[in-house]
Amino acid sequence: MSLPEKTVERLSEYRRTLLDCLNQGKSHIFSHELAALLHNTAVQVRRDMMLMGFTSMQRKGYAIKELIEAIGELIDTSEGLNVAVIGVGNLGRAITGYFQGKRSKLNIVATFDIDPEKIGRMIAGVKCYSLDDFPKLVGDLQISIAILTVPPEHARNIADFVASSGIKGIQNFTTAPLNMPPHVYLEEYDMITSLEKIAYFVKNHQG
Amino acid sequence: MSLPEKTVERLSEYRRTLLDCLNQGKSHIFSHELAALLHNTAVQVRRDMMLMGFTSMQRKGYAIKELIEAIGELIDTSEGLNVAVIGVGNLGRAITGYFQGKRSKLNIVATFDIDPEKIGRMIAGVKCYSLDDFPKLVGDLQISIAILTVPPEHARNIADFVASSGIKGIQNFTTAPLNMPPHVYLEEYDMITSLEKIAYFVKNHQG
DNA sequence: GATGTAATGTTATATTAATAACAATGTTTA
DNA sequence: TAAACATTGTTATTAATATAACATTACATC
Ligand SMILES: NC(=O)c1ccc[n+]([C@@H]2O[C@H](COP(=O)([O-])OP(=O)(O)OC[C@H]3O[C@@H](n4cnc5c(N)ncnc54)[C@H](O)[C@@H]3O)[C@@H](O)[C@H]2O)c1
Ligand SMILES: NC(=O)c1ccc[n+]([C@@H]2O[C@H](COP(=O)([O-])OP(=O)(O)OC[C@H]3O[C@@H](n4cnc5c(N)ncnc54)[C@H](O)[C@@H]3O)[C@@H](O)[C@H]2O)c1
Repeated sequence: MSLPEKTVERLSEYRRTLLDCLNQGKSHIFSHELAALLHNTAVQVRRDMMLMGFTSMQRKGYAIKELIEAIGELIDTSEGLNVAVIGVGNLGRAITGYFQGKRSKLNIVATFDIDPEKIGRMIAGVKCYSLDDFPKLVGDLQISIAILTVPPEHARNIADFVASSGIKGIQNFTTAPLNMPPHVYLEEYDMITSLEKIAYFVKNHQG
Repeated sequence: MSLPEKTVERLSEYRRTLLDCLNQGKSHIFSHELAALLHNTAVQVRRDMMLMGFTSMQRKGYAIKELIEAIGELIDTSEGLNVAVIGVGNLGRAITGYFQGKRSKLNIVATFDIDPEKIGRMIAGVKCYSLDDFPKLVGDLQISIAILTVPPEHARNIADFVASSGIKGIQNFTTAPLNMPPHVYLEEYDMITSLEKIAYFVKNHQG
C-alpha cells in the first residue's frame, strides 16, 4: 500500500524543484517541463503522479502549489520529525550545520558524542549530549530518526543501542553495514563504495 | 559486458570486509560467512562471484587474498585514479580529510574553490587551487574523477565546466540534479531526499 | 460541429535485480 | 566403497523498476 521507494525519492526531488518554480511565479507545470528540470522523463513523472493519486488540471498541467502540498501530505508529518546526529566529527558537524537554517519538517534537535570535549557544548548550532543520555532524550525531544556518523568500528553497537531506545529510522553513513530489526527503517550510504563504483565504470569506459 | 551496478557496489563492500578477515588471519571464507558479515545472502554472494568469474576452492570456501586481488583487478587501476574535490566547504573538507590517511587507489590530489581565502592554502591536507586552473591541472595531475560539493545554484555550470575539461566521472553531492554527456559517469547522492525517504517510511510505519 | 493537437492516465512490455531451485562436486563417515 | 552432507555454480523464477504504447480528454481552429 505504500509507494515504491524510487517514487518516494523522486517525490522529494519534485517538491524541491517545484518550490523553485513557485518562487519564480509559475502556477502550473507540464509533466515534460518538470521532467526536463530533473533529467528524467515525462512518462516517469506522470506515472509517479498516478501512483500518488494526484491529478492534473486537464491540459493546463499540474497545479504546483497543490502538488507541493500533496507531496507534503505524504512525506511530512504535521509537527515534523526530529532527528539526532550521533558522532559529531567532521561529517556529523557538516551535516548538522547544513540542516540549520534550512527550515523543513526535519529538524536536527540534538547531537551525541562520547568525547568529553564536545559534550555539553553547542556544535554546529545544536547542543551536544552524552550518548548515555540518548534513551532519555529520545522521549523528551521526540526523536525518531538517527543519523549515524561515528567511527565504523563502533557503528554496530551504537546502532543497536540507538535502535533499542525506540528510534524509527537510521541513516548510516558509516562503512559498517548494519542489521536492524524490521521496525527500524534503515538507509545506508557508503561513500567509498560509491566512489569505487565510479572508478569501475570510468575504467571500463562505459561511454 | 560490464558487471551490474549493484554487483560492483557489493564487490567494493566485499573487499573491505575481506581485508578485515585477512587481518584476522583467515585465509578462506564460505559464501554464507561473507554474507553474514554483510547482511545479505549466501546466494547473492555466490552469484556475484559467478558474475565476476571468480571460483572457489571446492568445499574450502573462497581464497580471501586472491579474491581481494580479483576485485582489485576489476575496480582499481594499477596506478590508481586521481580525484578532485570541487568546493571546499564543510562537506568538501570532511570528505577530503577523510580520504587522507586511507591508503587506497583513489587519491584526492587537489581541491578547488573560488574563495580567495582558500585558494593557495592547504585544506584538510590537500592544496586548494582556483577553479580557473582546473582544465590545466586535470592534465598535470591526471585527475579523472570530480567530487562536487559546491552550492547547489552553481552546480550545473560547474559540472558542465568540469566535464568539458576531460573528467570521466562525477560524484554529485549537490541537491541540483545534473545532466551529463554519456562519456561522464555520473553518480548522485541527495542527502535531503534520502532523509525524506526515511521520513516517509517511518511515518507509514512499514514495520 | 468536425478535425487536429497536446497533454494526461493507465495498461502493457522490457529491463534489471533478487531469490529460489537444483544438479554437480568434493568430503566425511560408516 | 557407499551414503550422507556441505558447498558450490548455474539456471529458472519472481519481484521491482523503467519504458513504451495507447486510448482518452479538453480545447483550439477551421
Ligand atoms: N568524513 C567523511 O566525509 C566520511 C566519508 C565517508 C565515510 N565516513 C564515515 O563517517 C563516519 C564519521 O566520519 P568522520 O570523518 O566524521 O570521523 P571523525 O573521527 O571526525 O568523527 C567521529 C566522531 O564520533 C565520535 N565518537 C567516537 N566514538 C563514539 C561513540 N561510541 N559514541 C558516540 N560518538 C562517538 C568521536 O568523538 C568523533 O566526534 C565514519 O564511520 C566514516 O567512516 C565519513
Ligand atoms: N554539508 C552537508 O552535510 C550537506 C548535506 C547535503 C547536501 N549538501 C550539499 O553539498 C554542497 C556543499 O555543502 P556545504 O555544507 O559544504 O556548503 P558550504 O557553503 O560550506 O561550501 C561551499 C563551498 O563551495 C565554494 N564555492 C562557491 N561557489 C563556488 C564556485 N563557483 N566554484 C568553486 N567553489 C565554489 C564556497 O567557497 C565554499 O567553500 C551544497 O550543494 C549542499 O547542498 C551538503
